[in-house]
Amino acid sequence: MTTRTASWLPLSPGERAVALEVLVHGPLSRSEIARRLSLSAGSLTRLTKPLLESGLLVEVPEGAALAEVRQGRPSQPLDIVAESRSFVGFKITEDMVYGVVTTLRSEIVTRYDRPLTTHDPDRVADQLGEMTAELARAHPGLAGIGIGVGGLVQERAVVGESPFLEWRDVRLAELVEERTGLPVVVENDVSALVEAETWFGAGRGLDRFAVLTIGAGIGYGLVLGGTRVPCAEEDRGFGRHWIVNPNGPLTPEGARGSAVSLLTIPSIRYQVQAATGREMTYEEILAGAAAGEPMPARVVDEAARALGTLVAQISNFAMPQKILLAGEGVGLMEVAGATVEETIRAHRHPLAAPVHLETKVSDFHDWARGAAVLAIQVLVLGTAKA
Amino acid sequence: MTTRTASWLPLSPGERAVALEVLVHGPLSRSEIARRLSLSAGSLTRLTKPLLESGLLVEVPEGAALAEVRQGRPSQPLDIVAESRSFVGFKITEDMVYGVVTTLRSEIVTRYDRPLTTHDPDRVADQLGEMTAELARAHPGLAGIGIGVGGLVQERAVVGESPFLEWRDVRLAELVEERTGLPVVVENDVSALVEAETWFGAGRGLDRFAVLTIGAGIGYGLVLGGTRVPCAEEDRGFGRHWIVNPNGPLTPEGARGSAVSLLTIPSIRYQVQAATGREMTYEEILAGAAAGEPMPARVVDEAARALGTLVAQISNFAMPQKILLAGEGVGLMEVAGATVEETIRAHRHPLAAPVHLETKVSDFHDWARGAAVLAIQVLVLGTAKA
DNA sequence: TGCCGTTAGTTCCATGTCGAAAGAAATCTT
DNA sequence: AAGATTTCTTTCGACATGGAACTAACGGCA
Repeated sequence: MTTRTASWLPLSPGERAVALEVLVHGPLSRSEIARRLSLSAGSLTRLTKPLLESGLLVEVPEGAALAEVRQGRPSQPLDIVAESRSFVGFKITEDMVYGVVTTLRSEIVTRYDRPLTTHDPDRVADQLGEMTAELARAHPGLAGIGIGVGGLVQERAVVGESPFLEWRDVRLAELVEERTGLPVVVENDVSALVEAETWFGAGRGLDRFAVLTIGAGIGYGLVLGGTRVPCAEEDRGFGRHWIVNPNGPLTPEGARGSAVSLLTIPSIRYQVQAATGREMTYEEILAGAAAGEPMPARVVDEAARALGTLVAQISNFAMPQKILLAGEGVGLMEVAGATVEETIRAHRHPLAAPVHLETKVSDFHDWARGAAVLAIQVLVLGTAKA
Repeated sequence: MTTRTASWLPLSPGERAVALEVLVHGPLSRSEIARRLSLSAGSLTRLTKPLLESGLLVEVPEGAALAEVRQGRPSQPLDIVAESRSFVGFKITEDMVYGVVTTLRSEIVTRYDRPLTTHDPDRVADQLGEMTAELARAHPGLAGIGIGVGGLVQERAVVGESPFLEWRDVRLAELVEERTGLPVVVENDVSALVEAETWFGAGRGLDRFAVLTIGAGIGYGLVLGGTRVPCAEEDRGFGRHWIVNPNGPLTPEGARGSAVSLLTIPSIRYQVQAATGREMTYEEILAGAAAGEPMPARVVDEAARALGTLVAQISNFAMPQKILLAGEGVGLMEVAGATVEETIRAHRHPLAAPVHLETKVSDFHDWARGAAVLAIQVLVLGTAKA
């Protein structure tokens, strides 16, 4: 627990670029890396040598992967030793802490959750410390901790404001560093998920990429040139003022007809409950809509149209190469995907590039994994700043 | 006319970065450039020397500009010799060719327009050649030509499709190069305007920047990281499928309630004409709205709301640091700017960064100037590719 | 089987860029 | 007039880079 790893510094910028390329884009031969980074073959020999000696990279057997029949000397792929470092990611919700351990490549190795019984900052930090200690037993090589919190996070270290925890200016990174001796990064949960998908998920290798999450609230993130665009409102919840349909429903949260009132799980449940008097779970509503029950079907249909409109607007104005729909509320796509697609088409120029839409139902461990990716980034890039 | 200037190559990447910084950001001292480009003072002495010797940069008297009282050796600002090169920009419309000559810094020096009496590609190229020859008499040092055309332009050289000229696959750059001996860049007019504003206008120095033009049609351009995002539909006209208000008017162009049917000059005139039976010019409609005439006021009000909604959506999803409203149809802002602002606020999170909105009424010479900037870019960057 | 073409990777060196440090220049302060 | 301060220049060592020549490992072909 005192393994304080000060990033894999010292790496020269060139070495770091090579390591990053291999980390994100899987096993690559030296000549392939040379092509991707526009470097000479000679430079690659030079840059990879210290990385191989330090054990961060290994030469892997060509074998399975590329079955192309080419002549000439076979290439020698290099790969990151993903297991050489482990990372912890936590997602804090009102009543639970979800934890994961991941490899360098952000594959989840272990899950470990515990109820959160207090919101006192020191007690929460204690609990995170204990959970880390527990995880460290099975994974001795922990290199860093990432923590995702809903709310405003500053400097990747301080929780400026979190309504559900009732925190203001809690120096969470510091508190957990004291207890674990590991470098800690704290970030807004949506931002963390976006970063994770950019490095290792749907947005890997893309220049422009957007993420829209639907769950208890709406989340949105835009990545340009491989970097997430920061924005002022990101930590206070999106979509309350995205008026999708001025004639839409009025719900407790969000303006009339806003994305929040049309799409979030609580709003959909509220609408069905208000219309039918029945308390139904989100899954029951989706099932009911699929089975043709009138009210669930109407609400789900309206939500699907709203989602299609939103996706089209994002495509039209932000022009991402890909949009990822994530969160607990994207089950909507399975039931009403056709309506969404149709609405997107209606709001797009017929000659415009088709929207590349990817759907990924995510649970709380995916959010925790997103936080772990931040710790990976710190190690790789050598800085906690965004 | 045979001065074929093959860009200001040969410049090293470092020299080019310095030249570009001075070109775009005005007179700068060596130490200031060093700070901006994160280079050492020594490097700046080295990099500026050949630029000064070649006559591209000059040392200018400190004088007027910064009246700060500082001690120490006064700085020695360097400036581009903006007049050392001249550029021609053309904007081709259905019945006119608008021409300008600009300096290296894209200041318009001369305007020269001529009616377009034919759409035959060779005859049009002839006319452009004649106009260039005419302009070259007063400006011997022409270094390049930029041409802006409404329609699809490929490779910055070929007009793939232009409905109003009835062109398909016209190698316009080649035709004009043959006649003038100068390097020629052809680009979609909206794209050219966006590039111009990015380098020398409202978007100067910004990382994320959006342009929305309103005129005969709608134009949109997004600049990220200093580079314009290309998109498939840009050359076929935007906004026909941006449904802003599903209950909006139905006009000859655009889907019901689309940006085109709510905002373009022809659609606004159509709506007023359909409701009142009177043919009114755009200016008359704006004046009428300001004076309280019911129908013009209603149409203008609805347009203002649509514009506000669009701007808010662009802000919400593309997150630019600034949005420029340009074109012949932004007179709307003078009459109904308050409604626009109000609508933007209604569609934005109260804590979100305020939208930085700039309005610039532009005429056809501004479009021609945009085209000239492309020629400047080619000279400076040494490539015609986007 | 052995030669050749091809591609991958290595070694070595010339080149060019960079930053650090020290010095020169130009101005203001005291 | 001396010192402080900032700008700019010069010099020099460090170092990343690309290119050339070379070795390595494979398939194709006679």
